[in-house]
Amino acid sequence: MARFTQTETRRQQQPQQPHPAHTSLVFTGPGATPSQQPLLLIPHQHQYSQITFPKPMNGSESISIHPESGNMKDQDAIKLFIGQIPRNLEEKDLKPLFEQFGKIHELTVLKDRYTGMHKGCAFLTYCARESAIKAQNALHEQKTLPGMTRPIQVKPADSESRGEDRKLFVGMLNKQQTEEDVYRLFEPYGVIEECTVLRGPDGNSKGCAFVKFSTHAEAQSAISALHGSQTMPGASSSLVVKFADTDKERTIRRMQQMVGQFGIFNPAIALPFSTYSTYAHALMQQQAAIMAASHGGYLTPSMAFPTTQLHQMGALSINGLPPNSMTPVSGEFHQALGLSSPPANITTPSIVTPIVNGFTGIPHHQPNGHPAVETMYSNGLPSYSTQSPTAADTLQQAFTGVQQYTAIYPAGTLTPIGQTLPQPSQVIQQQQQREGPEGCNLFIYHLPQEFGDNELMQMFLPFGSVISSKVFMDRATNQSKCFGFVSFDNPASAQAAIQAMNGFQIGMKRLKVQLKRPKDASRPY
DNA sequence: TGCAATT
Repeated sequence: MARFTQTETRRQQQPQQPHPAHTSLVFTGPGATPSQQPLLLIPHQHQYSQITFPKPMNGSESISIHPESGNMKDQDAIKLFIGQIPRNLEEKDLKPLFEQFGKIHELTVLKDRYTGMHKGCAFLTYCARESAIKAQNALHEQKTLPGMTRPIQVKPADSESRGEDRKLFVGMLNKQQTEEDVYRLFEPYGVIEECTVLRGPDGNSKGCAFVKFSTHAEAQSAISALHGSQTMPGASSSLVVKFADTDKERTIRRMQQMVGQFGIFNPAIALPFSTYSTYAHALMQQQAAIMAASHGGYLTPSMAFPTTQLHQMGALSINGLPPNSMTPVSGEFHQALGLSSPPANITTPSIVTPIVNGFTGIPHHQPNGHPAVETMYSNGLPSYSTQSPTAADTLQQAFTGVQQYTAIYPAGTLTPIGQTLPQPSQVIQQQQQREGPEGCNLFIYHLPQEFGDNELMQMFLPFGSVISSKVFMDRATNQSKCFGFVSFDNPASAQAAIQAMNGFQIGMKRLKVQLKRPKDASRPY
């Protein structure tokens, strides 16, 4: 009989995650004693997917210990994911640690595809399958590398298991049910490789779990047998057993990307008490709604949000800027908006407004050989100089920054942000349609003066397909009237946007987001 | 400040 051990699992996409995600039941291998470390059961005979892993763009940056002659790996070799590696350790530094378990076929530190930044994790393949198992047994969660707060992770890479077609989501569990209870429940239907009860930060069960079988067929049989089969005491409806659907994963990934685009990837400017944080919060509310819906109402932070976001959430300001925020937000706002082109209504370099000296927070990337944005501000402009910026000042700077920044990038060119991450397709598409069906059109008031159509669209894209965004301009002055319209292609997106963004605080003002008044009953369409 | 679109 398998034994149970509590270990922590975390998403390997977020290996730098500072918080435990949830506990996981992993059963130890045959012959293991309770005193032995946990062993993730490693499935035999998995065909190798052809997924290619991120490799550094510049080969010079990272020295992969590459397959050489006489360095062939076994057919059943296991690619291991190594997490919680200090970022100053490269392949050559890691090699000795892992070599003691066997000959290394390949060891690659993951680097950010664009920045080349060490991601704090690696892939490791031993020539022999047995070496991987030994390494995992000896190292996984057993040792913390210098400078790290979490123990090293050594486990089969996600690519090794293709878990999604045999991983089940189990909902409507009793919150008292443990990993072992869940295990017992599913045991009759096949070999369980991993059983995880999702838990909140307090350790309390969220009433749902993931169960990974060794085969798709086993997982399917468990669904047939258990889904809806019983109602757990205290649960509001019958047991939910379904494949942990990959769309969800994709949604999360998309979200990660999006939020990455909104600035978390640059920790230096992802500061708390910022407009960004509030916006991220709004985004996460929206994401939570999506996740809750797709999970039959169950939502745990660990499944809904990438861990960097969780980290951020701890520092979120719920209602935006404090009255005297010193936090420069311009850079964040650039990123929060994912600006890709100047607002449609800013066709010439715009009016330069006073900027506080020493203003920082603007992204320092300078693609296209443009001068740093800071230098754009330094030409004898009036300055508030010594005064501390108030929230309003700060915001004004932020928005001025947006305006400036957008102005120096011609339409169609990529901003530093746009360069590093994929753009939502909607951003690229030209605005053709004007108004969506009834219930899809929003009226937004209290927009920042500097917001143009594009900023408006960026702000609402996370909630759905924006088919139109328009800031109303004063024809005489060419100034924004601080209100505008956003149209989605469906009412649900519009409602989601209202939920998340109505009351969203920007500086001293709060956005008012509501359905646009219908023209009249006698609308021709 | 308050619901468009060279109407």
